[in-house]
Amino acid sequence: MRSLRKRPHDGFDRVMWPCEWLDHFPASTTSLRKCCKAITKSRIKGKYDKIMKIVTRFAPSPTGFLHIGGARTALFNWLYARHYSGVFHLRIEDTDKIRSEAASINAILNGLNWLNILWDGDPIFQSTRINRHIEIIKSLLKKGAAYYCYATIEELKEMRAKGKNTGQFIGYDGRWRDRDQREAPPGVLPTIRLRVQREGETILNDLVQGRVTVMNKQLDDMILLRADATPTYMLSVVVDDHDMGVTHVIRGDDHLMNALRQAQIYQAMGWEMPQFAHIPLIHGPDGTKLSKRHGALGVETYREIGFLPEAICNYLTRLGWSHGDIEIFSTNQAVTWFDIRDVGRSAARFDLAKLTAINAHYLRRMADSQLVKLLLPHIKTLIGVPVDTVGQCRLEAAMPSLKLRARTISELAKAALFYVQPRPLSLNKKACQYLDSFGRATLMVLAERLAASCRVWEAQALEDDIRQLALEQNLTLGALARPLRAALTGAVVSPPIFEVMQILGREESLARLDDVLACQCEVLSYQCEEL
RNA sequence: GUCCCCAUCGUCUAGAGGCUCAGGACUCCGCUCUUUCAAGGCGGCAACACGGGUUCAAAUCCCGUUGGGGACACCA
Repeated sequence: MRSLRKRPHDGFDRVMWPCEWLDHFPASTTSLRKCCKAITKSRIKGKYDKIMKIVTRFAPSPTGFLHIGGARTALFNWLYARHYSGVFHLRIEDTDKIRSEAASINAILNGLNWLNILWDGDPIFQSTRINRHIEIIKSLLKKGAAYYCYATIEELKEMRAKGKNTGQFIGYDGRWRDRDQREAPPGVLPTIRLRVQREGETILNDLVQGRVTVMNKQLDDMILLRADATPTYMLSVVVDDHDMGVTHVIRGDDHLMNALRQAQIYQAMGWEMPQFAHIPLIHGPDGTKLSKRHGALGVETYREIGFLPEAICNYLTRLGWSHGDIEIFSTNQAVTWFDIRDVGRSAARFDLAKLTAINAHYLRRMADSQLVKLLLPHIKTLIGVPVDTVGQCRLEAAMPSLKLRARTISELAKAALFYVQPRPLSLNKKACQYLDSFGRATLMVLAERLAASCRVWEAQALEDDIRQLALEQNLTLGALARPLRAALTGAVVSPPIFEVMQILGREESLARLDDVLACQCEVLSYQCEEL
């Protein structure tokens, strides 16, 4: 349940709320809330287009892979921009050169590409904009909105410790706020801090979290320029968002407090603030912020495991956002339906089981030929050699059945392996158990019958034949199918065995039976131990 | 510790004061189909954190409590 009372209606209330919209309201006692719902998006959208172009951005710092939380933030920004025919930018926040890595940048770019979250224009590297950031800091200094601070690291540590002990103030105490620079200690390189307002409160009308208020005395004078003359994130992000014309900042809830602090920079510069939407974080199974500690993986790892990008996007979009009861939707549907107002306010736990279930759905819907393409690298890894043309044909023919039995590409690869493994097939332990002396005797009869059979090698005909044989031998079909499956697939679980025979073909099927029959019991059991 | 945010089945969620002794999805458990395993079909278990208000009527609005999370760097 979410309350609209505290939430701004959307990003545009300041532009056209409420007088223009009131014309659309029915002249009844129906509440304002219901009217908001009643106005169709298309009508609103027509107005948006005339009034303002939506600009969103995803701004990761390249300090690691693109994780699942980052991917969702990117996705929400992308969806929002696309929904309103706006612009979605990618900005790499690489101002901390020590922690930024080229490999991370690649991982982020590749991850977004794979998920088909495509940004407009070239990625913007924050590090290339340092001169502009410094220019703004100088201008703040000139306005008296910023000042030099000569406090040492040790002093700052002391302040924090004192704050915690007294349970009062936390952070910088403003000791250089009004002090004469001529008192500067020799040899200390200064930082530049923002002169944050002391009185009153700062209010943020967040599109997701609603109205958030904080007393200004809770905000200390944050550093804009480090002692090494590099700008901090807090400053850069504001300058870049402003210069890029970002209208909507959609980011993780962990930035909520930053928005309050950044508001002071916007104010000091006299810039209009963008709309903020702080989306709830994704939590691990234990309910805390998803992190490496939970074994959180980069999106490329999900790719390697065999998840489909459509499935990941579907799952991630549905995490914290909903459109009624609809669970499965296409990207186009998501773009049509997505709006920040439908994003929930509470954190969601990452549930691999549900992701896997959604992946299974997309896997089944995917074209067989396309699946084979995705499957080949996985199988190559398993058998060590590329799959030949015959193998590829078998895989494609088998795909309709195989894909019902797998939820990820790697599961699919394991299930499909027996189709392309070279003879003699290795058998797993359970399969060996079905090939005891009784099983082998049964198989012998079966092999003779199949070898002598003149009928076409086709699933239905084979099934008819073997059912007939079962009748003659006074056996159940299962009693024949079990050793047959063991010998042909090396396992006790497989797609329907007559279909398997058809796809393997007469020659290969009979050869696999011969392999087992030619093999001594001791060898079989030896094989089992190996497995 | 201080500040901020959050609260419906185990998980993701529907819910806009009366259509709801709360619906869907995942998970789990039955049954069915069946040559195995799946898939499919049918069914089941399972939630409005608590306490006060407001109202004819509260999961829904207000206040408080409790619980959970996040932020408190010369990181981003």
